Amino acid sequence: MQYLKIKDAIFEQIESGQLGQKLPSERKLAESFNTTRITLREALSLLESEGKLFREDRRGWFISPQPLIYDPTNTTEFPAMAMAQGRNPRSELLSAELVKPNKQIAQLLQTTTEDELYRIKRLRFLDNRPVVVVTNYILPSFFPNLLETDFTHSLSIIYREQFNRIYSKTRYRVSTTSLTGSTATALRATAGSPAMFVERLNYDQYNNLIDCDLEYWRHDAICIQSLATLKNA
Amino acid sequence: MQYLKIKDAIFEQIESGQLGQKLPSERKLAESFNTTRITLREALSLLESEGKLFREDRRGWFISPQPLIYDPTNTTEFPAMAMAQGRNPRSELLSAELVKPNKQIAQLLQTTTEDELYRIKRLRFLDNRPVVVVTNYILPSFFPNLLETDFTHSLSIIYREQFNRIYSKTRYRVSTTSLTGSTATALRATAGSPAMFVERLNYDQYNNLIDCDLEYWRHDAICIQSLATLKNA
DNA sequence: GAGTGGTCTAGACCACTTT
DNA sequence: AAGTGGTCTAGACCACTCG
Repeated sequence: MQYLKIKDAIFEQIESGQLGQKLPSERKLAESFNTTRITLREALSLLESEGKLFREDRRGWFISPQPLIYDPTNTTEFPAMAMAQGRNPRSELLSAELVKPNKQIAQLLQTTTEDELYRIKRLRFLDNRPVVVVTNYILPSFFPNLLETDFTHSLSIIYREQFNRIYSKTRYRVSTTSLTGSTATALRATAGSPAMFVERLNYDQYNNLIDCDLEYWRHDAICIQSLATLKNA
Repeated sequence: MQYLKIKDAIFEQIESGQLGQKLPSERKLAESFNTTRITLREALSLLESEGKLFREDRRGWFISPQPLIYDPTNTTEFPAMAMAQGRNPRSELLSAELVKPNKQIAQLLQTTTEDELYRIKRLRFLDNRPVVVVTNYILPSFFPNLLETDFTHSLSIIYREQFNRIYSKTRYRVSTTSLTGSTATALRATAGSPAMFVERLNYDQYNNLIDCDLEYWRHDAICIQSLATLKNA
C-alpha cells in the first residue's frame, strides 16, 4: 500500500504550498519517494480521482483550482456565473452546423434520425484552463436561420432577444464518465480522464421542448449545487 | 493505444452478451488479447471510469447493472425509490452514535466541534450489491433521545411520525471523488475506486436546519436526475 | 490448495512539449 | 536537443477468495 502513503505525502505537500501550480516531473517525484514511475502514477491517479490534481496530456500534473459552483436550475449564462465567482471565463466556438442526429439525441428531442438539427459545440475556459465541452442540439422549427447569428453571445440571450423564447423548465441528469476522442483532446486531457457528464433538456415558456445540452466537464472543475423545495407525498 | 482497442473489444463483448455478469480472470483476458496484465487493467479501468464495469476488491470484475435514477428533490425513501424502479433494496445499519463533529461538519450544520451530534451510518444495497454509504449528522435539539428509536425505518419516517418534522427544503451538492478506507471496504471496493459524492443539508417545515447527509455512491450505480423550474433574471 | 486480484520492480521506446 | 509523459513488456510476491 505504498502508493497510499505517497498519495498522502504529496497531498500534504500540496496543502502546505510546497509545490507550485505544476508538479515536478514523474521521474523526479518517483526518485524522491524511492519508487518506480508506475507506483508513483498510481498515487497521482488517486489524487486525480479525488479532484485534487489534474493532468494535461503530455504537459504534466497540476494542482486543481477551486471548482466552479454550478446550479443547473439557474439560467445564468456561463460567463456571468463564472464572473460572479471571481473567475475569468472564456468560450471558443468549435462548430455550428446542421446535422442529422444519432439515435440517442433523436430520442431525447423526440424527433427522428432523419430530421436535421442545429448542433453547436463550444469549449469553455476558466482562468485559461479548458474545463467543459458543451454540445447543444437545437430544434430548427423554433429558431429559423439560427446559424446566421453571431455566436459570441450565449444561446439563452440569442433565444430571448432574437426569437422570444425563454428557458423556463429543465430536466437535467448528472452522471460520471470518462473523456475520449475529440472531447478529451479539446480539454487537453488524456483519454480516460474522469469526467462529469451533465445532460439537460430545456423547455421554453410555452412548455415546448426546444433544445438539449450535453456537457462534458473535467470532473475536478465543477461542483453541482442547488436548492430545492421538496415534493412531499 | 493498444488499450483503447482492447477496451472497445471488451465493450463489444459486454454488449453482445458474450460475457457473463462476472468477467474472466485478468490473466485469461490478458492472454486472449495477447498483452500483459498491466495493459489489460488499463483497459478495464477505463471501462470502470465510464461506469460500464465495476470491481469488487479481490473478487474480480463485473458488468454494471442499470444505474438507479436518483432525484435529490424527492423525499421518497431509498427503499420506495428503488422498488419503484423494479430494484430490490436493502439497508444495513453500520452505527448510530452521539459524536463530536469535525470542523467541516460543524460548519455545515452551523454548530461547533464541541457540540455533540447524532451520527447514523448506513450501508445500502441494490439487488444485493452494496452501492452507497450514507452518513447522517443530526442536530439533537430537534430529536431528543433519537438513539433509542428503532432504525429499521427510514429517517424521514421517524422524523415525521415521532417528532413531527417534515423535510421541506434541501440544499444539495454533487461532486466526484474516490473511495478510501472504511467506506471503500463497506462497498467492497478497492481504495481509489471512482465515486459520486452527494451532500445534502435538510430543512424542516419551519425552515430549521435539522440534519445533513453525506452519501458516497459507487459511481456507476447512480444517475442524478431532476426537473427544475428555472429562476430567470 | 489453487487461483485470483492488488501491488510492485526495472526496465524500454516513442511522440510530444519545452528549453 | 533534452526532457517529459504515455504506453508497454515481463516478470515477481502476497493476501485474499473460492471451490
